[in-house]
Amino acid sequence: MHRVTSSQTKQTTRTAEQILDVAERLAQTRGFNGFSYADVSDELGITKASLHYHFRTKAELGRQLIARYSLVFRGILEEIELGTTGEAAMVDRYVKVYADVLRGQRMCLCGMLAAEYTTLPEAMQSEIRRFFDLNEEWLTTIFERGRASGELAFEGPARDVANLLLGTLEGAMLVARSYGDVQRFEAVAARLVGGMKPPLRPRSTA
Amino acid sequence: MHRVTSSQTKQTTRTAEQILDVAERLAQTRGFNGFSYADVSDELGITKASLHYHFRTKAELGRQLIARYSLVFRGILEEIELGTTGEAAMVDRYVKVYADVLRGQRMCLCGMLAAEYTTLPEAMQSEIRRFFDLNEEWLTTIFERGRASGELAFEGPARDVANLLLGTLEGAMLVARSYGDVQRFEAVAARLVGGMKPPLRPRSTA
DNA sequence: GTCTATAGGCAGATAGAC
DNA sequence: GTCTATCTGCCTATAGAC
Repeated sequence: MHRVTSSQTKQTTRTAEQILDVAERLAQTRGFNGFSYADVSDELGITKASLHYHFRTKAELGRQLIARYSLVFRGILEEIELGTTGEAAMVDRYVKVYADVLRGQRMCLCGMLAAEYTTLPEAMQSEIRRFFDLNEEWLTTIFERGRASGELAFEGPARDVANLLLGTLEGAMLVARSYGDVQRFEAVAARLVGGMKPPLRPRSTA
Repeated sequence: MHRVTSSQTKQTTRTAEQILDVAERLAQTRGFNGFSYADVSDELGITKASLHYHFRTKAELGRQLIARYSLVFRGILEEIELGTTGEAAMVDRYVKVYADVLRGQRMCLCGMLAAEYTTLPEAMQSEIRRFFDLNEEWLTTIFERGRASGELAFEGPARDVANLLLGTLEGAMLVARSYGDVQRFEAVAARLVGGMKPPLRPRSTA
């Protein structure tokens, strides 16, 4: 076990995956500083010592948490890109990913960790930035392509629009969750995205 | 001491104010779960026991932290409203308040606490919502007035635009702080606010 | 109002048996 | 891989002297 298959990702066992699942949910609801090894081990019916066997330190658990999250997210983005027609629809699906996370009573893992940023070990901090970079890159590509095809309309660098959308989704999630109101998030997202669709849409549903 | 002057606000002593100052900065940088009484007392050169004299529990400290923050914020909003000409300029100043917080290496207190929301006592949760409500109300008023005067241009309910701006500022702050990059925040804010200014501005500088 | 002293609990982490 | 047992340290909070 614990054989390194790449520089960042490990060959995890089934128990390790279960630990990550529970820790991920707790981190997304309570924050990384808001749960303990005891919380995770209690829920899985194992001891804290066993947990330390799979993840030597909490910092290491945290780092792998983000690494796995980013990997899954990357897969989702690829699926959206390959399985969707039209950049406007891709953006809609991207927004829906965030809405679904919120519907599950969770925050985006990295939005959550960004709040605790200064208290986290450097290894986790860089993984968080990588996650944001990943989102920024993907969105920038989609926006550039969308403007070229006429599916999307906006002024200035696509990268700026990408940062606006990413920031808005993270913040709107944060606020909406305080009210337990997913609709509040959806209204904000729809307004922002709606402003990027041209009056006459080439190949959209309307 | 500790005489109640209103339902929420207490007549605080000078020491109590100093405690709130330090706790506020720590909460804005590390989160409410990211600092302890020891952190505050060490910095002020007093003991933890003294701290408990001024704030019986950490939950009570937290509640008063938000109450004071909201009070100060309300004063800032009033100052902006009374001391600024034109709703577009008011929005610009509102955004600048957030930018200045970020420049001081801090997050918005309530944006920070919103991330820890589920771990906080109910008294703090309701104070956080009140802060967001305060911002939403003020922005809604400004947007409505701005549209009526022709200073601002947007479609749909002013309240929706208010929620969009609030969410975006909180989220953009969160992300920008992870990069230690205030400009990243300013670019996002400028793009959003820029989209609400009409092509021909009645009384703005341009 | 501030102190010393301490309670009681939980945190992350380790040693070593099975 | 999982366990029991334990360590050390920090946490919030209180009692009571000054």
